[in-house]
Amino acid sequence: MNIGNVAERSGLPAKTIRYYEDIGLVRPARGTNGYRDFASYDLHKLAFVGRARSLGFSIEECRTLLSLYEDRDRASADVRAIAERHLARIDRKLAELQALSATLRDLVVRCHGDERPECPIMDDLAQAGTK
Amino acid sequence: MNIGNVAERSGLPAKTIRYYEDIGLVRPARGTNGYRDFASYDLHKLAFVGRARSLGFSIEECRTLLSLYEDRDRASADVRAIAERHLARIDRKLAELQALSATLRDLVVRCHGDERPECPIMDDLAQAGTK
DNA sequence: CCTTGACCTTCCAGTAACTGGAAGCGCTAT
DNA sequence: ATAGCGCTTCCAGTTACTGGAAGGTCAAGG
Repeated sequence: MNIGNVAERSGLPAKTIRYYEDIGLVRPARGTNGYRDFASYDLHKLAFVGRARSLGFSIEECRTLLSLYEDRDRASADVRAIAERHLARIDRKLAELQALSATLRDLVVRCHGDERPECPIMDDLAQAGTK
Repeated sequence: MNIGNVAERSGLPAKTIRYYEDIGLVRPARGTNGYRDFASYDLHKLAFVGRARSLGFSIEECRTLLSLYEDRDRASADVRAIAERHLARIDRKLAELQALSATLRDLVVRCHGDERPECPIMDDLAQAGTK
């Protein structure tokens, strides 16, 4: 199967698939013409990675997940450990963004947003402490 | 004022301050020895940028905010427009992360996390559609 | 047989915003 | 004088791609 076909079926851009080969996530065969020749096995791995990426796992985590994926006998605890770490990271980021959103919303609400120069947003930015 | 001093007062690493000069956010004077010589004016700009960055504004937005900051007569509407766009972006990201967190949490909860290979997390990843 | 156009190849560069490190000065104190 | 810290510049690496150029391949139509 050619790369365009795989791209369509996996939902990943061809460029990205070539990149994934570069960094060793997949190792498709090559035809006599030099074209990559993907087995359905490769297609599944790529779709797997695509899904993991869409869940926010890093490439390195995807690499680990792939190796666990290919090990039919690995313990589910190994997989869960990765997911848990990732979840914790997401929740930290979430809390951070929530605080940010609240701060910004407050500033925006308090700003008249008219032709006058008075602006609580600017005041807040300018008020940054310079010990 | 030397860069180390400015770094301490502004809370920004010296490396970052040099980078900010590189990209034209500040233009400190130079002493005869080649050392950067920051005025309190530069220090305030850097602290301003540091605060804006910590609120998640991009460097380009910081550049715009700085120019508005230096224009005592700009309309508060201009500032608010930037903040509003940024807030919208944050809220989109927030919604995305919330969905992600829910999905992952569900998967993690359903995974036994023991020595057995059965794993709903893996099942979900592997189940990615390959049209 | 030739051409056209879609598809494939590699390689180089750029993105955002720094960060680390090397090599080499300047400054201050002992 | 020398030790040691602070300053300088420059180069490279980070993350995960993405865009584009230059050129080879393949199938279809004339």
